[in-house]
Amino acid sequence: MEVTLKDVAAQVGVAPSTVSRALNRKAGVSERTRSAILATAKRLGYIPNAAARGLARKRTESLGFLVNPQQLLRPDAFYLEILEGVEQVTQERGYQLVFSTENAKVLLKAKRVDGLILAGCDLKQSTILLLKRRGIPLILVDNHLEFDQIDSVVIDNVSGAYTAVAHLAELGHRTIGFIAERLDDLNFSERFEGYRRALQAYGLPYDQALVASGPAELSGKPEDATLYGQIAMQRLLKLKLPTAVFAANDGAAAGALRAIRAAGLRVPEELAIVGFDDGFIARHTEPLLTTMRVHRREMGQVAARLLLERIAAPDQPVRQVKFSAQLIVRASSGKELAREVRDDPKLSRPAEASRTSAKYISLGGIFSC
Amino acid sequence: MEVTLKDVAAQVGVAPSTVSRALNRKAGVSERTRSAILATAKRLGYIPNAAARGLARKRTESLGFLVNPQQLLRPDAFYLEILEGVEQVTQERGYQLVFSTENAKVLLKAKRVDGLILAGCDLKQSTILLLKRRGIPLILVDNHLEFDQIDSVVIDNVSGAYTAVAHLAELGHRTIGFIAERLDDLNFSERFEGYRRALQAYGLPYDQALVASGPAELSGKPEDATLYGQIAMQRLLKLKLPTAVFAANDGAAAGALRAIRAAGLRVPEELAIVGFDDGFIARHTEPLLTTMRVHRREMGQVAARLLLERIAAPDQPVRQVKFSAQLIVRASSGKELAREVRDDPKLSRPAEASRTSAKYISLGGIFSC
DNA sequence: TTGAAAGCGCTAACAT
DNA sequence: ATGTTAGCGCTTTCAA
Repeated sequence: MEVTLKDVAAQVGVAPSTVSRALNRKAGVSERTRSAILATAKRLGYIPNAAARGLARKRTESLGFLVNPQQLLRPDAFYLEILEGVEQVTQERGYQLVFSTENAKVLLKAKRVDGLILAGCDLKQSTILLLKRRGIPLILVDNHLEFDQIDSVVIDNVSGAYTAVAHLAELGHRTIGFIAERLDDLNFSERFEGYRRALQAYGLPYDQALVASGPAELSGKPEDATLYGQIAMQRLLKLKLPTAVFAANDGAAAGALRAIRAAGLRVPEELAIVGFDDGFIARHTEPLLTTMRVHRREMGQVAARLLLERIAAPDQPVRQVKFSAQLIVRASSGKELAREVRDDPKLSRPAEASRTSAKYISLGGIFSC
Repeated sequence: MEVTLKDVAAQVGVAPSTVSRALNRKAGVSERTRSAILATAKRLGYIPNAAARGLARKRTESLGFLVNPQQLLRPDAFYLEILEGVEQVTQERGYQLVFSTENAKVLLKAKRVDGLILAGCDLKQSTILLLKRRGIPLILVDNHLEFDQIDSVVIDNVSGAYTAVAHLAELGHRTIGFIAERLDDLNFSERFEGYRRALQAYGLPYDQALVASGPAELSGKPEDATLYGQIAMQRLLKLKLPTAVFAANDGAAAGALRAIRAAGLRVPEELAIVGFDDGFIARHTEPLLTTMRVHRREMGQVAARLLLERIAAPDQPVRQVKFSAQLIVRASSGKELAREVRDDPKLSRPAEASRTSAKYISLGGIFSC
């Protein structure tokens, strides 16, 4: 049989409750007994029984991680890296990490965890709200709800996209296109917004012919991001030829590169391109992709910490942590354009580029982790 | 407060034990009371408390999934797809899936699960043996131990590689190279073995100059598989020019394609190539990659089932389920070589190509799931 | 077929 | 500082 707390108590010659106190570092145990208890516990190879502890404490000491299965298999392993960050924190805090793809029986799962990390913006809103109504501590990662106050960890898409487009503008580009596999995605629409703001800031006109996305009907396979990017780029090239393109993510950028190559254009000489995410693929395109780095691992860590804090203090105000993306310049955006293009008077610089340097921005002021 | 079994009992007007029996479909409850209990349980929204159940039953109703963090982030999402298969089965059976990367505190984790799925061959053998000695039900996926009898689910690498190389031989190739990011990997060494057997079967001489692998020192980053494949191919090209190459996995094949392109050779006309895994990348190389498909999802499902069976019957004989890989022909292996090459008398066909059609092969006979 | 009772291993309130 | 006691919510003998 397994070694129980009772066994340890018997060995040391104290009551079980004393052992419990000692093991949980609670006050009210003399240094002498505590060390004796710790020693014998170790010697006996005592490992606490999680079920019993959970039952007594009315907690499970475990966090759930819920993700849309489609998203999970994204080739860039986006949510995996988030998961890794989460795992690290749960590990440190002695919590279990219960993994689940978004299928039925959510509530059943939910009962078995102290809190739930909901990753990605493809989770059904009804699911989220159902969980919220049940009073289960929640945190959204790479997602947020407009009106329902739930803690969240998100990417600063608007300023990230702004930075990407500003980078192109600074290089001298004046006709900058935007492509995305689709536009009805939370992240992508925010990145589109950042694109527009940057155009505005640099005095470049918005031209709808410079914006394209993939087919309306989604295949559902996330790995088709590339294909959709390719189609979007083909469409864009038919409408108008930009000198640069900002793609809403790396997958789309990779697809775009194919379309561009098929069209016989050189990158970055004839067409520069910037992606978003800095996933695996960005270091494997030809040429290497300039992109906005998203700190996935850190997002996962922060999400886990926020959730644990929420569990500890359920009534604290709702928080949002926004991670800024970081410009990673590689070959695909190329060098400056020729002088004659750059010095065109129509290309004005913004008074002040709004580059967020703060890593964390909370809804109600500065937040630091 | 949560609805408990006691509440249901009180509502129906029976004893808690009866409710327990009814809910667990145990014999000895009249149809009348059972349906009454089920109805009120549903009406009250009763969800059993996992901790209490676990404590009483001395089981946790949860399985652990352990994977090397390096491997987890492989860009081809190999273990993720296995994880997905596992998740599906645990979900169906009402088990929790506890996720963990291979870090310390394994035993602590282990105590909280009924059994452990160990994915990948990069887990420390000492860890595996430690867990085994503790008597924790285990199953290895994409890994197996030579002498220590532990249930496992593996890929039939030898015959898979054989099939891949046979495919090239059938196309008329006579100088077929082999590359791998490294050779000290369980899977890769078995694939090398299959390569050699196919050469033998087709009467092609083994030539060490046709075999190359990446640098001995590993970077540790799994995403460098591509880079290592590239280096391996560069090395191979320096030694001897084959007309075809079998790469031990798709990542290496993708790297090889780069090296081949850099060398100015056309694929498949001048150099044909076949990979292994049929991961994401295989559908994203230029040209598309002929490869051996590995049924990752199914491997995960079978692993979970086997583990649950092992938990239910700890003393049954050890089993190994071997999944055969499936040849997926795409552009990179090309069409048949020209007739004059093909009809060379030195190219003899094997009497009988040993293609496994059986999907499952167990250690002790045919096994079917 | 059903109920009563004990107990799984731990925690926490109350005593001392 | 430590012990005693009473559960946490469920399962499982053992009786009836």
